Amino acid sequence: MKPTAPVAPEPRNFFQDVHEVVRLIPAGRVSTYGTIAHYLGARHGARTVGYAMMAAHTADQYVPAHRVVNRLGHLTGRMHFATPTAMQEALEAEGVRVVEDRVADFDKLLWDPAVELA
DNA sequence: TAAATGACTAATG
DNA sequence: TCATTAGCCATTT
Repeated sequence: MKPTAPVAPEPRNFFQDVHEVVRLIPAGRVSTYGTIAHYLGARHGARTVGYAMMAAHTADQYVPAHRVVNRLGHLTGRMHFATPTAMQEALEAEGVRVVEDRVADFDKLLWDPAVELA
């Protein structure tokens, strides 16, 4: 054992920021990886945001990752949930209609932190 | 230390 | 218009 290296199971600042923004997403609304990435100053960091969602499972607080979809409104990350339908059910429970793994009226439900938090 | 992977997006042919 | 390539950031091997 090497007690000299207290491993940190928690993500970096970037992930913390992503988790914080995702928690700000109101119920019944959805956001995208690119939007969050852009809000954090990393336009092309969408992939990192997606990775942060996967790490959201390790976050101290609950992160409504089901409210985050790709730019097309497609539930790309549903397979990472407890069950393949957990993401869709969570969205529908909040009033978001999901049709064929896609968010209905995605453009209207899109929550942009750069605008909502302006 | 370096290379590969990934819940993405934008640009180019 | 569709398909392919490149870029970004962090984690994992």
